[in-house]
This record gives sequence, C-alpha cells and structure tokens, in this order.
Amino acid sequence: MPIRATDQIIHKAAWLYYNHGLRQDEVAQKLEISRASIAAYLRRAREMGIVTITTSSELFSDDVLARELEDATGLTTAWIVPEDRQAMDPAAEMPVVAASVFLELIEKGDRIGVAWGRTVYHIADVMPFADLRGVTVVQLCGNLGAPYSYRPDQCTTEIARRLNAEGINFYAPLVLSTERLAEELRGEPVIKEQLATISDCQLALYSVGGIEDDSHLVKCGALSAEDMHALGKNGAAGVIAGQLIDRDGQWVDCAHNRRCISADLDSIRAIKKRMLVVQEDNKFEPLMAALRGGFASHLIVTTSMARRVMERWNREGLGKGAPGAA
Amino acid sequence: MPIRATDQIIHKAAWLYYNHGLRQDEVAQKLEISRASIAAYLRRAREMGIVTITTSSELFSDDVLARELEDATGLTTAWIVPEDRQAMDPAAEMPVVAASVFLELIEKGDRIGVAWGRTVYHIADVMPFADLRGVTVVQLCGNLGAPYSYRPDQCTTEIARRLNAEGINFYAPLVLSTERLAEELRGEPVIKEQLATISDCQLALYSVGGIEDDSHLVKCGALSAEDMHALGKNGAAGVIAGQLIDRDGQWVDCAHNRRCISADLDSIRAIKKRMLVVQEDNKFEPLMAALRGGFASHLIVTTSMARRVMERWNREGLGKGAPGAA
DNA sequence: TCGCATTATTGACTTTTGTCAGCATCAGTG
DNA sequence: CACTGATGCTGACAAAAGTCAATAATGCGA
Repeated sequence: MPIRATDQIIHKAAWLYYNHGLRQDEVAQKLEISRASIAAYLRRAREMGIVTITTSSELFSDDVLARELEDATGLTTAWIVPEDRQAMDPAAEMPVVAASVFLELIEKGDRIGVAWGRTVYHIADVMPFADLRGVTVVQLCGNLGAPYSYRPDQCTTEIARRLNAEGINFYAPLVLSTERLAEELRGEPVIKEQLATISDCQLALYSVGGIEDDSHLVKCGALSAEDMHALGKNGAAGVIAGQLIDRDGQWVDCAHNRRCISADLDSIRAIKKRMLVVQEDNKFEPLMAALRGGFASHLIVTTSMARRVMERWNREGLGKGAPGAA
Repeated sequence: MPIRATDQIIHKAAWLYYNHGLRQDEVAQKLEISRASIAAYLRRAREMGIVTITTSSELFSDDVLARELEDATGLTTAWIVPEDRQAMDPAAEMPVVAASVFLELIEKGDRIGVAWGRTVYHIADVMPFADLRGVTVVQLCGNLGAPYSYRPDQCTTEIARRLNAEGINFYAPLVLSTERLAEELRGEPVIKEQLATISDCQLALYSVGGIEDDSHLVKCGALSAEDMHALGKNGAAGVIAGQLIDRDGQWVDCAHNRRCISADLDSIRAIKKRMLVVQEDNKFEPLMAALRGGFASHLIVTTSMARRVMERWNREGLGKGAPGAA
C-alpha cells in the first residue's frame, strides 16, 4: 500500500523529529510550516503507527514468582502484576501489561485470534498504535446479537485498527436459538471456512469467563441465571470464547455449547501462543479450569492469583504442563 | 540476565510514563522521588533500550525510483535518500536511514556481520538504542594495527553496545606483512573458527571502499598510494571488508588480498541480507563492482546515485539480479 | 461557479519537560 | 574515623511541547 500524499509530510516530520532529534520548531522551519502543525503531525504519526514507542515488559516477567509459576505449570512465560501500593492499581495495570506483552509476541505476518470480554476490551482500549501491515486479526467467536458494551467484533476491530492490521470479523451470532440452526450455520461455507482458519493462528488472546450471575453470558442474555446455575452444578467451571468448559478444561456437552458458533476448543489449543489474561480475583476456579485444559501458554495474572494457582497446582499434584497443551 | 536492582526503578518510571501515559510529576509522586530524577531516569531508559522509539523507514523505500532500481537490479529492497533542499543533507541523512533500516532488518537471535569504514562508523554513531539481547554482532574483518578514527572493532563494539547485543571482536590485524604469516594466522583455531561463523550471519552491514588516494586502505597505511594505483590499473575496482574486488565483484588475486585476514567473499555473499550503504558520489564505480559481485540485497544510496546505477545497469544490459546473489 | 461544510493551519497562551548547580550520600582509602 | 572522589537527588529556572480558538483552505454537491 503506497503512502497517501498527505501522510508524506507527517512521515517526514516524524522522521526529522524522532530520528534526527530535531526540535519541533526546527522541523517546522525545515518543512516551512507552523510548529503547532508539527505538534499535530507528530501526534498523528504516533496514532498511525508511523512512530512506535515500546517499553520492555520484562519488569513483570522478571520475577521469582513468575519463574516458579512457569516451572510448576509448564507455561512458556508468566507475567505477574504486583498489587503493592507503590504500583498501579492492578485493574488499570493488567490491560496495559497485556497489551504490551501481546505486541511483543506478534511476529511479521502472523494471524491472531481474539476472543471477547471485558478484559479483552480493556486491552484493546490501551493497545499501543503500531504499523503491523501483513498481520491479520480474526474474531474467535460469534457476535452477540444484543447490543452490549464489549461486543466481540468491537474487540477485533479496535485491535486491528490500532495495529494497522487487517481485521476479519465473524458475521454470525454467538448463540442461536436451536441446535439445528447452529449446526446448519456452522456448515455454511463462509462460516465453515473462517472457523477452519483459526487453528492457523500463531497467537490468540482471551480471558476466561466465570459462571456466576455476573458472567458475560448471563449479562448478555445468552443464558439465564438459572441455566447457568444448573450448568455449574453439572460440572461447568468456566467460559472460553463463549463456550463452557468443565474443571478439566474439557468442552461441556450442553445445550448452550451445541447452540454456539465459536472456535473449536481443539483449534484454540492448536495455537502456539495462547495468551490468557485474568483480572478478577473471583475467576480463580475458571482460571484453574483453563490451565488444566491447556488454554494458556502465556499467562498474565496478579501476584495473589499467581500464588493461589501455585498452591493449588502443587496440592493437586499436577505435574509440569497442562493436559492438552501444545 | 536478571534486571539489576537499580534498573528496576528506571524500568518502573519508564513503564508508568510511556505505557500508562502518566506525566513526569505523576510518576514522581507515585515513586516518591523528585521529578527531575524521573526526567533523568527516562533519559536512561531510552539509552538503555528499555524504551524503544522507532520510525518506519518506508518514507525512503516507498519511491518510484526505488521500485525501479529493485526491479532492474534484483535487489530485495532499495532505500533512496533524496537530495532536494527540503530534505536533510544526504551526508547527515544517509547514516540515519541506514541505522533505522538496519534495526528493522534485525530479527530475534540473529547473528550480524559488521565491516568497517567511515560510513559504517557514522551509522554506528546514530544507531538507536534497543534491547536486542540474543543478537550477536560479529566483526567481518581484521583490525587495523595503526590507530585510526574508525577502527573495525570500534564499529562492532559501538553497534553491539547500542543494541544491547553481544559484540564479538576479531583480534587479528587486517593486513599482515607477509603472505605466509597471514596464511598461518588464518589457520589458527581461534581465527579460523571465527571466520567460519561468518556465513552463519543472517545480516551484514558494510559500505564499499574506493581505490582512490583517499581510500581507507591508503589512509590507514595498509597500502601505499602507488600500490593502489597499480592495483587499479590491474583491474581492482573497489574494496569490500578490506579486500580488493575487480569490476565484476570478484576477489582480486594480489599481494594485498593474500595478506588480508577478513571474511571470505563467498561467506559474505552467503549471507541472506547484505546491506550496502554508499554515501559518496565518487564511489560509483566501486558500487557497480559491488552490485555486479552480488554484495547487496538491501541498498541505501542517494537519488542521483540510484539514477546513475539504473542508467549504467540498463546500458550494460545486465539482467535482473546480480551474479553471485543468493 | 457558488455556497456550505468540513478539514487543516496558525499564533498566542499554558503546561510539561529538560537542565544544571548545589547539596546529600556512600564506598573506598590512608 | 575523617577525607575524598564519585555518584545520585533535588529545586529552581529555562526551554520545549501541548492546546485551543480563530482563521484559512479545501472539497463537494447543487
């Protein structure tokens, strides 16, 4: 894609400022334009990803607890967000860490799967701007028919926009009213093809959902609170890409899952870099289920959550590596 | 390598400033430290490569002339430095473009060969700071015994320092007084081993030397002006990594070359990304020789030089791709 | 071609950042 | 234990960058 004529001047300004280290007034002089415009250009250059500013996220992975967690659970890398008073509030910090790590994990030409949820949306919201043409961001699960603040397509679109990547949305509902219709829709060539490309992803980003009344599926009306309770009694322990998983991270054979249009769990497990981000303390059990199910190779959690995972993992005598991990 | 305790605070400051977008005074407040210190930390963070600021060099490759040059000569990519009045002085611009392109071409874990000369030294001098641990920078040719402003080892070391990469120097002179000694030294295990690793490089950076009286080899005393003249008469057309090449880019069988300790030309040609940077207008013939010899896959030149190359290449009826190109 | 709406540019002002001399701290040394 | 040189921190000031309302330019439909 050639540079648009109007971008040329922005590019030049950014180059002189960031590469040559000229001051804004010097750049303004050189390009025969006001300094105020240069300031505006530079802002745009950053927003367009012409200029990229990255900070190593090593601060969060260089940690004894992170090493221990990796060793115990077989994760490739863990990032630990501290909760001490000197640090940021974890609720604000976690998405920033996640966005930074996510960006670091992307390689040229990658295909990236993005799921949905409050956490993912917040990550999209603080995602730095970059120029990653050649990268493709695909939606991992169907859309929620009802309007909702954190729609799956919004997550995908926003991330793709910020990265200057291609965003591929999924034009199917997440849940249908009958199993038959879901089945038929999954068989539709457009949908089928898109689902088939998911296992080609090199990187996936998601959180794990809870099965409480405040879970997304309930709040979005995909499931009633009663249904969710019942599913919980029958072994459901968490939600991955809109689908219920049991405590071992296995697909639950229930009406809801059968009515879902979303990435096949094995396709997700086939993705090499599976980045799982968990914010809320009350998602401990769902997180354990996701870990047991092999849904994470890269994990971002708070210090306290990391401790709880370590303790439980060791208590259960689970060895290195989760079942189903690639 | 774990973060040094003292770096931790720098890292934190950089994180809060660049990732969370806090102002310096807010960071100062959070870390309970003066704002002036934060300013100092941030500078250090940039110099240490904790924070990296990159600008796309597309401005120079997105150019009709660049496309034509690539198509005609079979280069992978060409970057053209403009000479119009609105742009920077090419003498100042070229090294900045080269440094930026060089950084873009590096991939994780790469081994990089760096030669020597005024151009390479200037590139090293404007190389941005980055955190590329795992990358290795190796010296392509022996050192100049005589003290000189742009010593081969300085180029390697400075680039490695700025990139936070490992620098491997070559502790042998570039030229020895007798062929026999050069031969013996090349046979020494330490030297031999190092020379052997050169073809494992994924990226090389060099310029091409001229054979005029002001050439490096003459100015450093490796060759007398008379010898150089004589070599010129006998077909030498340029210098690559301290060694003379003829107009077709082939190794010249002369006393000087036989007394040289430097990367084997075929080893250099075996490197996938061969980045050639030519500043001076009077290096046209050496550049042509280097191109014919397949010493460039990535080229950085001025507009006028690009035009001359195009014209000559077409006139000579050289097809796509240089002989010897990988 | 005109008028309208939208976008781009700028000068003047405010806020933020960079700098540096002076003070505090600390490790090494006689 | 005092001395010394080096390093690091800070407050106050200077420099640079950010912002915004007013103005100019531009595109576009009628």
